[in-house]
Amino acid sequence: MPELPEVETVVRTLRPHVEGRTIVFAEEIRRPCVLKDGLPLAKAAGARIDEVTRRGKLVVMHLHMADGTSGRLLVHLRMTGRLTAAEACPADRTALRKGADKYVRAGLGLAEGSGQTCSSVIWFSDPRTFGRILLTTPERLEQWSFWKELGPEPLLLEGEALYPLMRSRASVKARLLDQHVIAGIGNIYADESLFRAGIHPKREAVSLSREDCARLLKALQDVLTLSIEQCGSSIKDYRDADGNVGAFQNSFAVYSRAGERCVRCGRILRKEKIAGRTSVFCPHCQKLPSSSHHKDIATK
DNA sequence: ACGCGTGCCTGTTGGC
DNA sequence: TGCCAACAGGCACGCG
Repeated sequence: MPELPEVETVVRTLRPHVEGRTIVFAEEIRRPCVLKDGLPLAKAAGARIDEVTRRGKLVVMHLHMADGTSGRLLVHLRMTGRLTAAEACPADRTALRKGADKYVRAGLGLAEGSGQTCSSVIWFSDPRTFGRILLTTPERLEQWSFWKELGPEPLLLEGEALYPLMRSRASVKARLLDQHVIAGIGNIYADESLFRAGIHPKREAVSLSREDCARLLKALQDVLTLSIEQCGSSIKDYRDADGNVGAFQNSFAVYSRAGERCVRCGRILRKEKIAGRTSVFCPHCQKLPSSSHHKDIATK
């Protein structure tokens, strides 16, 4: 399930395949995945891809449209989406689709420079069909609610920046997963960062001290940075644009390790549904403040 | 306004 | 061995 480190890896591996190239065709293939609030995907034909960036879990292609205006092509991979580059001649469709799979839902044919001859393809495939593509203008993009309401990039936050974002009665886990609060965090990096910070996922976000928030931000940034260095986590579906797996799944301390031993204290890791998601944590290293502790504070 | 529960979607897994 | 419910989870949406 692509989260920030996986999307960052996709963007990095996609760049050499797309930047400076021109889109010669763009089409949906199996079932609709293009958001209706934008333009039909075919309108991307003739555009040059100047740059590929990431915002939260979104892949953002910066386009120089055929008519000279700017365009944006956004891809959200959601659960099982993949962007796969195939450096091959489009005449050989079998070879082209080899890099993708039977779940292909969209394709971008690319030409070198401003050429007309398709020499490579980017396939968007997605078995679970949750992934979405949006073709729009920079102006319309700023109006798109999901985009404009995205929280800050966690790797750009500093010091105590997390503290004001945690003034909520929701659980800290729900807060980390909320894309309006911080962009790009999913279940894996929420659980991993909470373990590293020694914070129980169910803890009320507003109960976190400034020190707790500083420690959590540090843990979150560490885990994201380490994962990016390892090219992300491949549980099952995730691959980069070249079809390669990541390696950070080998470094999980808690995610998918329920019933196994805590790497820190050796006790058994517990699984619980928190904020509607499976959460794994160490009941010893990540304690909830006890009610008696609250009482102590209140009577002081 | 905010927090929470549910549905979407399909391949995989585990229990009987 | 086969069947089927449960599960995976990001996000939109509706409810209280």
